[in-house]
Amino acid sequence: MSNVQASIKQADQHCREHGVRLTDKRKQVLLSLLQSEKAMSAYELVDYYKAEFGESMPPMSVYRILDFLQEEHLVHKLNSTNKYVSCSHITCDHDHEITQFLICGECQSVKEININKSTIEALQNNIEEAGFHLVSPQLEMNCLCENCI
Amino acid sequence: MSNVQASIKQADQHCREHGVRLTDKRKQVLLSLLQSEKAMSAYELVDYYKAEFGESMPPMSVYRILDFLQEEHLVHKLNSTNKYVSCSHITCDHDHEITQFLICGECQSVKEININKSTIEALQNNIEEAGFHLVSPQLEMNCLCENCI
DNA sequence: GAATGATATGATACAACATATCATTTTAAA
DNA sequence: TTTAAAATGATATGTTGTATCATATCATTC
Repeated sequence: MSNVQASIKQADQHCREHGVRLTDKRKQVLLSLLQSEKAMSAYELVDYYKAEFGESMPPMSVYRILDFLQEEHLVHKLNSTNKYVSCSHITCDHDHEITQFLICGECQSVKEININKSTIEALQNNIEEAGFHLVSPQLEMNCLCENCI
Repeated sequence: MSNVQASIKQADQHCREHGVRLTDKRKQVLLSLLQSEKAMSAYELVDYYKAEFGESMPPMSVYRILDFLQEEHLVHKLNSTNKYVSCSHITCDHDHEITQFLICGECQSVKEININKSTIEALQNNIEEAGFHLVSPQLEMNCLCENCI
């Protein structure tokens, strides 16, 4: 089974367990993000969906489905670029605590990495010293990937 | 002299030295950001400008002026929120290498901090291990400030 | 100080990203 | 099979940002 198919299957399983439904449309949107292997905007997804599945989905539906997928932690939103990317840990059993994104500014490929806990703690200390309190440690870093360097 | 006035004066000086002009409009936009002491969107600046100076400035002009101020490193754009904030180091003589922003999600106040060099290096190592290359190390962290905790 | 070119700003239109709201369809359960 | 809930569609509009052409202001040279 391909990685993509394994992810879909796992996502389906995950939704069942959480008492929510991975409908066909939701599955297709997730599939689009998995297949494209890069971050896409909602409107890019509208186009991709149209090209891939032959029928068009209104932007409103795409946004709603992206919201759903985010709530289920199957998709992440990249705030710095207003794009969406499938979670790379769908097939992992463990929960991943902290998500850091390396975003290729050239090809929009995204790598989700885990920063050392000690590095995060050091960061957090810097923040507390400044009198602020970290709410969400999602870091998005503007990078170039191996292929685009 | 107030902090704000000192910053304006320094900004003016900086522009002279770089052979560019801090015109009245540019000065007023910078002043708006300095006075408000928080991050504002371009359109919020349009409103602020109108309220503060009695005449309206078209959004296009605000964007152009923000571009100018960014080029001169007098203003930063926060990509995660699509807002703009005055640089907190205008009155420093030294160049500040790496800028990290703590953004209060409640009141939009922003603190510009310097992360330990060692922490940044640790981060960078994590990134290189993942096969990516960091282009711009501007980190924007979703926080709460002292007053909003 | 008038002519000229460069820089700055205004005006208008539109593209890209996102949400509000009401209508319709599909699904699950009684 | 009726009914309520969930999901999706349709339409309008809000928000952020850029393209482009017109006008105004400034600086220099004649």
